[in-house]
Amino acid sequence: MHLLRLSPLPAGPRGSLGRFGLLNSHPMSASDPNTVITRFAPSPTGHLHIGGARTALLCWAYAQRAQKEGRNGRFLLRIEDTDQTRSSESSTQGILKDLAWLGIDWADGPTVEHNNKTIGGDERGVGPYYQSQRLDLYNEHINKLIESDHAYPAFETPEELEAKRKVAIEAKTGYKYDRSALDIPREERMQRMAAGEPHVVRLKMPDSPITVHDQILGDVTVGPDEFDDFIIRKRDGFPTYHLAVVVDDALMGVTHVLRGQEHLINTPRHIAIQQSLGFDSPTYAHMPLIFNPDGSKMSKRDKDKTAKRAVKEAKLESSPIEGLSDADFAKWLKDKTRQLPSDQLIALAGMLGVHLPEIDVEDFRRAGYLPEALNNYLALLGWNPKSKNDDGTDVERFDMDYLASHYGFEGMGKGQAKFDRVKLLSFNADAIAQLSDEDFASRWRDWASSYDPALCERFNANDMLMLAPAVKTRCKTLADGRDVIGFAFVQDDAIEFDGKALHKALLKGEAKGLEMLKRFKDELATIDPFTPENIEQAVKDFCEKHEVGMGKVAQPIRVAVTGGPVSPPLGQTLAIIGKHAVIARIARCIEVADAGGAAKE
RNA sequence: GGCCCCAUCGUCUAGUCUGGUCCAGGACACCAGGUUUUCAUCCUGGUAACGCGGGUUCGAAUCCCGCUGGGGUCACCA
Repeated sequence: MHLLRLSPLPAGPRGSLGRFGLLNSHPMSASDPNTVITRFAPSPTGHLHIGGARTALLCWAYAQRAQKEGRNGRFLLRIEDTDQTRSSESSTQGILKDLAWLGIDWADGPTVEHNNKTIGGDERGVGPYYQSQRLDLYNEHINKLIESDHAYPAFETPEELEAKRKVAIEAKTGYKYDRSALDIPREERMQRMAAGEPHVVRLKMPDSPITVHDQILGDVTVGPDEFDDFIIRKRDGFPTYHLAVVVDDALMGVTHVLRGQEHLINTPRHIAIQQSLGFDSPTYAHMPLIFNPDGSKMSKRDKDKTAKRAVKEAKLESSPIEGLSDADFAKWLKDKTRQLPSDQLIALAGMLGVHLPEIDVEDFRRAGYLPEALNNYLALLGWNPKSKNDDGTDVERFDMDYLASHYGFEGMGKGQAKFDRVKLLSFNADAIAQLSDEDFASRWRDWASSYDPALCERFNANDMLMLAPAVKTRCKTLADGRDVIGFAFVQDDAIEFDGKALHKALLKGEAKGLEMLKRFKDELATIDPFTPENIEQAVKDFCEKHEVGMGKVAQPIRVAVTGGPVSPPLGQTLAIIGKHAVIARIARCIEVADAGGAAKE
């Protein structure tokens, strides 16, 4: 065996390894209790997943809290694009946009314009924030590791390793890299590497257990048998995630690493690199993962899965989507792992009338969720403020400011959580209902301008403001606000009257609703201007004059105008479609009722 | 399969560290009633959980062990 006792490099404090003099002048050591620097480091291989959003939110909140307490708190964003084949700039832009929309802003990182403000920047001079632009830094550290014998080049091809792995698995002995590269004399290894022979670089793992002091889970110790000498630089010259993350966190001064529990097993590897390089380890906190209510993983493929099921139920055999060939459609349908581009998937779902599960932040935005509700729910999934309201109930509804001043690891749960859309929906409905009419109208309009242009065409900003009080307590998302006023989208002469409702409201009982409707129709002309308040007043006056209850008058009108027994308060319902349409609809309803009534008798 | 993490109402959770005040509290959902011109909002009340088995103890949701169950991870992905 070629095991080496690990000892830190004589390089000194982490700051001195940076190429920026600034590093030394900042209090960014992990041991400085007055500094909290957290980071979110997504790999730009797709949209921002809701689980990623939660990680980002909590990292942000933790740094914010330090800042609010007068300490040095910063949240930074770094793009982990060391996988050249899967990363894309458009994904990066989407992620930045989604974070900004959620209200999660970063002090250091790529810049983006949002609401006339610039988010991000490089105030501390520790960028760039794209790992693909930091290769020289990684190589510098990898070279140090090789020189100090903490790492070594290895020349096996992926195929050779795959073969060995296969043998090991068949023999049911766990696979570990066998360190055969170390059988090559050191001199020769170095020469072959210098000569440009294709190789990877592996880290020599220590032969003693490594303990992670996790802030959520406590101490987690993993023995040396569980690790092999993993790769820190790939054949293509790019560092692997493990090396890059450690070097960047150190050079960027990250003090607290908050991430999903899937990284727990990686952490000992990171600690080993830190020790080999002489870096302090940041404080770690691994949070539980989020799952679907059925216990499955919340995956981007869930959307395709739902669509595929709907396609099969509808027995669709050819592609109904423009730009998607029948052949590709068939391939997609057959292959469980195949995904359709977002726009095609949405179009398909629209045609089939199915609701795709929201998985990415963008999905929730499209579905009409408010960022404040999403953030509130997300924060609560795994974190509990452990604080009571005045009425004795637990604090559950809070805003970003509350989160930013109260969030800490003490309140984190350890168990995996299921994502309950119904509860989220309730949070969203509450958040919507709490908006002022003005705020609701403007946010509804903003949403519709992107996702429901027809709504903006049918109603101008003033209309939407008038609609606000009626709609905001009747919708759970901005998207289903439209359903509340669906009757306004139907042509006056195309209303389909609900037979049961029509009979009950107009034809049944002593005081005939139909009679009331006929009389009320004649009074409509006098209501001016045709506002919700004036209409309500007119109906009240009418009821008093005829000495009947409101229900006797309101329901017939409601049915006449909307076709059914359910709608917002009458004043708003009538004002929405306007006097002319109301008269037309009532007239038509009277005709229908007269005919139906005659037929019945 | 090896290793690691986890385990309270259907779901998210409080309570567990510092055993008794917990025949287990809150929220969402659900059910019943009330307010209301319909619906929604709102208000009141209700159903509902300590995974199982052993210990320790006067006493265990709380401490220990085992089991079961869920999850993560075993890449030249991150």
